[in-house]
Amino acid sequence: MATTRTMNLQPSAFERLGQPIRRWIWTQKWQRLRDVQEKAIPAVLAGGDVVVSARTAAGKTEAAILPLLTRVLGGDGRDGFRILYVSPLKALINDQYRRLEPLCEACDIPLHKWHGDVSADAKSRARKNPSGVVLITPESLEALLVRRGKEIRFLFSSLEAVVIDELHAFIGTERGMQLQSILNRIEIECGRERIDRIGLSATLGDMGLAADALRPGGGAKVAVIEGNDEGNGLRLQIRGYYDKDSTTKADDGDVETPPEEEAAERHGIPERLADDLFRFLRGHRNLLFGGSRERVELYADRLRLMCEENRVPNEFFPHHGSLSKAEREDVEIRLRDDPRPTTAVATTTLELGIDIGDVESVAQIGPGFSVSSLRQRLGRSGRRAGSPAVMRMFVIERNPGRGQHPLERLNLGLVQSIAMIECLKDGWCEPPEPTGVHLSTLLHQLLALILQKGGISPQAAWKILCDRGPFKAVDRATFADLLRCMASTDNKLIEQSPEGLLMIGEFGERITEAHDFYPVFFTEREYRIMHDARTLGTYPLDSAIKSGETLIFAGRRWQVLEVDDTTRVITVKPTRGGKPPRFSGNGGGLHDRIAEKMKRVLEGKEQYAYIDRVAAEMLSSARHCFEERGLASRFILPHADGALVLPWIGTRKLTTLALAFLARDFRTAQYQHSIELQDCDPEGVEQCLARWAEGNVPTIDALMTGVARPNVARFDNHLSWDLMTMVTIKERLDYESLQGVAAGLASVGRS
DNA sequence: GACCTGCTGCGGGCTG
Repeated sequence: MATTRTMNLQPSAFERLGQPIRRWIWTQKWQRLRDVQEKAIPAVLAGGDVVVSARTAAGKTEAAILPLLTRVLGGDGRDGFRILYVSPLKALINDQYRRLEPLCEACDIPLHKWHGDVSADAKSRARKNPSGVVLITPESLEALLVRRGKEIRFLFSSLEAVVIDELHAFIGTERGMQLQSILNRIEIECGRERIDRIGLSATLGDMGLAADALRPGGGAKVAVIEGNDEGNGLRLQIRGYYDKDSTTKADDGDVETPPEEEAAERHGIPERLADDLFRFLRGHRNLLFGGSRERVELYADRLRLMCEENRVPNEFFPHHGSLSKAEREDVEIRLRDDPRPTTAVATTTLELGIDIGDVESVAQIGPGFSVSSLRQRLGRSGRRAGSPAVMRMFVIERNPGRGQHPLERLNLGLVQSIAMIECLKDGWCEPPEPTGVHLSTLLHQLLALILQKGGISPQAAWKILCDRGPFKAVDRATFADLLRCMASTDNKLIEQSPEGLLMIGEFGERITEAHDFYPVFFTEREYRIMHDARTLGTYPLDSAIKSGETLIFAGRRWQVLEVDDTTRVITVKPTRGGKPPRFSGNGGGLHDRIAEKMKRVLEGKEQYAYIDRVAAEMLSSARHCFEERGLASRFILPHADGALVLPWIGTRKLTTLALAFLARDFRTAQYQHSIELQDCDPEGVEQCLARWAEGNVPTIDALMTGVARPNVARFDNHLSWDLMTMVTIKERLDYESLQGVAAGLASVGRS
């Protein structure tokens, strides 16, 4: 077919855009507007709140910005910023600034970027002459409100709209609560009933929840635009590996294993898996998701060594949050602009919208933690016309042997992988968690609001933050408890003036004057790892490391020269040995639906075309064990000197159940998808469950005493025991479910 | 059994 320069654009959307914007689209030689843009343009031009959802790189930014710039062009040119564009990452702001600069220039609309790396001078100029579009992080916006409370009206009164990029990254998080609260504070300060909000989001299981996250309490009025998300199809495989290759390793007693190879084997990468990864990935452009920073380092190191052994240049590079910006950018730029084959071995750092172009395939070690992240990862490949998304999941299970723990015989990693793929094929993914009380962030917002206003009455604060704002789950009584707690002699975060206004207290000043006041998420202090003058990344303070030790980091091997505890710097030099780095972290959560699906995979007969021979063998042996033990109708197994409870429920319910056993003095361990109870009589367990089923469950306080680490969010350490209990019960456990879960387990156990 | 994110304002000293 002859190529044509004729634009194939539906007149309705395109022709409604401003003249300079249409001209700019012409110069870009776009053949047509994308599906999501066609749909979003009329909705955004009409005004009101809109969620625009589509996969990464489907043109969501333009879908919002083109009609918004049209609205600005048609406006009366008032002073003040006209579009506020909030983004979760500095890197995304820099990407967007590059992309939007020519467009804004063509429209003669100023464009500002505003985050911690932007010069104070540029920010001060934008502040004194506010106009056009400003790209900003939530934390910089918070700083602006806190330090320049009196200028808010001048800066933001003429806003056409607020755009929230990567809305899904904010939903259900402390940072998302902060952003909602900030936007509400701006609306109130500017005397605006509502400033239009446009949320840009990945496709979620339930877009209604995304709409409510965009406008808390007003989600029903939000227009939801979903882009046509059909890709080029999906090629998928799950591959199984045994942790020790018995055929080559079992009887080689007189053969000396090279120490390095032995080390790698100890680190849990089976030979056959390493060989397959190398064979599938080398020579192409891929992402390999390792699951943790430690595993990312191990796999990147192993694959780099294999390149050395095969005398080919290395093309495997690690990418995670503890690596320095420079180290990460090298990998991103190589993926985006360099024709050489490259595999980034990454954690979730490469799931968000950072521009790395299209990759040929995505690989993953183990099942991962959620279907929604699986979906995000898939979207990184198969974007070029005609090429499908390619995903390989590599699952490691224990080699079958005598005396094996029953849970190991169920090959739950493989079963979970299949369950997650099945959920993905059903079109399901985890909906955002319903909003909790978020008292840590409410405490932060109260301090911020006092600073912004220079003092405020308790009633006015509750109205702004809880009644009209996003902390709707907090009633007046709880708010009063929080105020008393903040004012207590232990905390001294706030005090009350003779006129009754809330003011910042003695210790509150220390917190609010520090430059790290603006973020609401918790971060631990870390050492910097330095080689010559280059910072490789950061290392947790609590992972003791001494000079002389060796370390794998940034995909290479190092010897520690010096640990300086005052400047918190670790200096290193290259070496050959190396042990994997240790990072700390919080456990994750698995959704109920995946646990239920796992049970169905085990009790079913279905054969899955996308699993390889070894994985099929593992599934068949797992199903055999499941049937042999009668697990379809039994949830409690005698095991060792106690019992094993296998209830097939998600992490929150499982943790709650485990805490209930602990409260009844069982020796309790939560392990994989089960609870192990030691030194007890299985019949006693059943009797206990039966009592709970009748409603005699342990009290909330009894459960709380077993919570190992109640403080999770940044300001939790300032909360009273009662408030902390409330947060834990509403956000981290599922106390309400306990009776029902016990009833389900007890009734089948008895039949 | 995990991952990720962010950061003001001011004053002093120096350079062109």
